[in-house]
Amino acid sequence: MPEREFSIGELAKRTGSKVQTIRYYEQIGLMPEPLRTQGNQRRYGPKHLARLAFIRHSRELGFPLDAIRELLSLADVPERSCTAADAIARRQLEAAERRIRQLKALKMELKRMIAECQGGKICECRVIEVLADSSHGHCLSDHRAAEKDRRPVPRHAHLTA
Amino acid sequence: MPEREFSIGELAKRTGSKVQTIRYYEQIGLMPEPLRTQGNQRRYGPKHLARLAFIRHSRELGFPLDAIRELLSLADVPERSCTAADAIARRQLEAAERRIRQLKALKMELKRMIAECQGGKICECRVIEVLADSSHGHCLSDHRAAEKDRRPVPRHAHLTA
DNA sequence: CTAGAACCTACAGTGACTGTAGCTTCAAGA
DNA sequence: TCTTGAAGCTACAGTCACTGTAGGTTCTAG
Repeated sequence: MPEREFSIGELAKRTGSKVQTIRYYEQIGLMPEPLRTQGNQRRYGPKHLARLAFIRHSRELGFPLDAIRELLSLADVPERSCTAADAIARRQLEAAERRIRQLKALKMELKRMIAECQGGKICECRVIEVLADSSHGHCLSDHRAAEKDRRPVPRHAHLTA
Repeated sequence: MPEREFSIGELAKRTGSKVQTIRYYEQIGLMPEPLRTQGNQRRYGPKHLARLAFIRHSRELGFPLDAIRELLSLADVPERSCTAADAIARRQLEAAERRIRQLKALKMELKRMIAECQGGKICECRVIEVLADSSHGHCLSDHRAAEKDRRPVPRHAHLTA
């Protein structure tokens, strides 16, 4: 079975990550150091694949690396710490719900703006007004809630296309 | 009316931003250079307040600074750019909708995870298994879609508390 | 055997801030 | 008027989670 060991490029392809990212995870101790070939190239097995898949999936779901590290530590010692995992999941759920509420508010404003622009003429870009007015009545986003957990916004959310 | 000019600290307080952040926005050209006192301290007026409020609110909604810059440029020249505004708004709307879809998928996974943990006992914690399995049938998040727009995940989403 | 793809290390750059050091200025009270 | 301490100033380093580049080495298919 020559399929049991594969290169970093293979691993990257199979998990949808980048080669650089894998090396980075190794560097920060999120991925274990793999075996090397004579020529010093990394060789991975199914365990590495599973672990990286776990990490990537968690990242896609918005977990920061610290939380993933925590989760992985639970995986490494699977007995007795369900409550910890549960707490993490609950925190993530709350954050996701908050974010969804904010984005829905944004969506509505954008729709309204597009509708108003549709009319043609000179656009009264109400989005700008709306966004400028921090105390507007029709915005559903919960500024206060966001403020409470002291992480006012995903630092780098890249909503633009 | 002595209320018409205020310090950077005041501005920060009124918009819920940090002093450093305001200076940073000035540095990257997102905020205009304000007047200074004899002693070289910044003095702001209501226009600055409005602009910063706009920026902060947009950031809270997840817009990256580039998008905000674009939006602001429209606000600065409100006439004649209706189509441009419309295009931007549409792009943002799409992005927001995509993001909402992803977050809803996340939400459901987390809920299921929590529900499964609910069983309690020692450890039927499927949380990790669920996330580790990249080819699981019950995951609704659209990996492929996420991959398509080449921004696999908010780089630094900090959904954790 | 050779071309070129994929690998290696090491380090710089990104976005959007945040923190620190070491000064100067301002506002209020004695 | 003087003084004290908060708030301001500049300049630069650090953060997270990568991403990119330079310059060299190794692997593999023809």
